[in-house]
Amino acid sequence: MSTKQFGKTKAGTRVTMHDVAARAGVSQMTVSRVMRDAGAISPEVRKKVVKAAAEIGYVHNRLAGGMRTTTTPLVGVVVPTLQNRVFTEVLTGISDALATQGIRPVFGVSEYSLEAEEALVLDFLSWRPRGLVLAGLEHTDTVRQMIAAADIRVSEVMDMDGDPIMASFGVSQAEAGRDMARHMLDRGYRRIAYAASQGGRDKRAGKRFEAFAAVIRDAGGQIVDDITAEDPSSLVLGRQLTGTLLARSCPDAIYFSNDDLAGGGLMHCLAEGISVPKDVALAGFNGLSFLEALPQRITTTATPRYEIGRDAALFVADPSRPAPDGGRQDFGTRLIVGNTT
Amino acid sequence: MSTKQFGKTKAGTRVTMHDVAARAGVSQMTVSRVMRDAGAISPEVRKKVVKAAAEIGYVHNRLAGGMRTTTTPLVGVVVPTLQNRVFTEVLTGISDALATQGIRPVFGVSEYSLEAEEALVLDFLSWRPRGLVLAGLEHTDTVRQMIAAADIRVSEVMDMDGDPIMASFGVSQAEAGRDMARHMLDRGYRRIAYAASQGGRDKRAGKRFEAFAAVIRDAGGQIVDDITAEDPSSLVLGRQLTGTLLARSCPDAIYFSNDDLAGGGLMHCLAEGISVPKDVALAGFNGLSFLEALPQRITTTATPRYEIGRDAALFVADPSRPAPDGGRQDFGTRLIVGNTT
DNA sequence: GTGAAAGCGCTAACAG
DNA sequence: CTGTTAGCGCTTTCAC
Repeated sequence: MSTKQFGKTKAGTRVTMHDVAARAGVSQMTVSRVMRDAGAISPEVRKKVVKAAAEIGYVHNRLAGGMRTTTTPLVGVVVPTLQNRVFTEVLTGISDALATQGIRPVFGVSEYSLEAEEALVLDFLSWRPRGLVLAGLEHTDTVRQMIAAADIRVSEVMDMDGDPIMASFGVSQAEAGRDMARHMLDRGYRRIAYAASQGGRDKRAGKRFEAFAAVIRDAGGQIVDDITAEDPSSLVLGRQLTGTLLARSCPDAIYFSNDDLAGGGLMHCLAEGISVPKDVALAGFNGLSFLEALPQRITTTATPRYEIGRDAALFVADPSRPAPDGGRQDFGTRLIVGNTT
Repeated sequence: MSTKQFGKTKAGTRVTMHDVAARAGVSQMTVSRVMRDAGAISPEVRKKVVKAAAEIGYVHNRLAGGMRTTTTPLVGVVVPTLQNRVFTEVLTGISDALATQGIRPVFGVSEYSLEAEEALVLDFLSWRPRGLVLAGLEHTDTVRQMIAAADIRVSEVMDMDGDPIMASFGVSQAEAGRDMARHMLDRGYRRIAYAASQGGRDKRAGKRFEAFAAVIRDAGGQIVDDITAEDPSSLVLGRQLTGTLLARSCPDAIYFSNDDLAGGGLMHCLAEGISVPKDVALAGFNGLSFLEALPQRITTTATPRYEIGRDAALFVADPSRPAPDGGRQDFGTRLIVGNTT
């Protein structure tokens, strides 16, 4: 019927469960049970209710429901940025997993600022969410207190090197850095430069590099240069940084904080006729799929971003799901040796 | 104080405005006014209330508030995918704009399915949101009815070729296609192939190509081949599709449905020693920044994605903001002529 | 500038 | 399997 209404009657008054109940000839409570798939409802009654609801365009009001139950099928998600594929892939995993549980993500971008994260968390809590998904293990004390008091589930994604609030899902950044360092040493590189972005606000990249540098130095190699741009990662930035590093410190290898930068490095070398890895070796981090399309395969570390997001979301969405052992689920990394090292 | 609590007392009972009011020595109503920055409050009273709230870790409950006002500072956002930079950039614009208005995005991914979009919209409405942001102009009838009945603001982003529900923000896909067609004709290309992804579910790309093809044919050129992969866009896919097209129909130019595919095309040519644009010309769509880092500048059409998301979000967030003239805000496109055509 | 009363629409708990 | 009762915590409205 073309006069179907959703959420309010023609007169502007809201359609409530009462209206549905009246039309279906049942009590309002029965409508509530049908809407939530709760309790046991006879098939005929259910059908009547569903029909009546559709006819008058009833839309379930979760505000009222959440008010009674003091929780909602919402999960707050804070990501540092949407400009980086890594986080959009994690977010896709989160979104997909939550969708299977009938839970909706409310999200915010922190721009790598813990203060911004704190403001977002406070805001999210005002919705009485089922839980939160945060990036990394670094948070303000206030965030920790708020979470403890709110008594909700929290997943921390991407980082494993530290103590989780409740459950962390990710990879050991330090381990990944050490693996790459050993690989570079194996290949004979000793004068290594490092290139990063985001003004060092990406703590995970920082941990990775520190562990990397320690192994290099222990083996007698040296970090001959180290550049961190303020801008977010991009191929263009990687190209610029590479030009700078090569010009000022002649490294025999460059370790980039991620694949975007490394890809830009390769583009620089391609454009300048610099032979890789003969003149300089290049390595990235993440194992993004775009690398497969480049003229040379860049050595990198693969991380299972979708799976991390998915499992982190399932932990907060489903209260019956146990926390991983020791509060940490390590997805592990895999060194992908290309032909740039 | 280290026993600060957020959202509930030690005993597990919730902290409410009453508790804050009692501690501050004012009425609960006054606390409500302070929390919402509403009405007129004397500075001293405000300070007392803020202090009391912080001390007992009070978290504003928007469920209760929204229940009374029958609307909430939430906006539902449906994007087709997060795998494509285009939508993450639109989403960034949306997220940034909403943040300035104190509004939170609740989001869902439709995977280019109108049915999935419908389910998401129905779910969003259960939160009594301020408004919705949807991608494109194609929606199910039910979605249109639900929106009409809910009496909320809706922005449609990315597409301008059709009638908006209320306000559309984007570019004319048809116009962009025609511009590119004229450019290719100018350059003398007549045997043109088209490569797309997502199994044709991206209606905007479809409109663009139809307009493109019409101009080409009118001028005596021909679309010699047309391939649409099921997979989402990526450099790797572009590389594959290009290999297929070149092998089976010898086009003198390939129009890709977006920059990822076009970039992959360039990679294929680079790897195979095919000279661009001498052997084959390549063109994409969107003007993504990664193109600037590639060895050759790919001809493409620039679209202001961040701005589209930002303005679309501001329209739904701020009821005082008028709809654009004719319900459409055309951000225009700009042909970027590189050296691949 | 501040307070009191009333009720938004739903669901937990219990009764039948 | 279905119905009744009693609020959840806030904001609207009106009074002072």
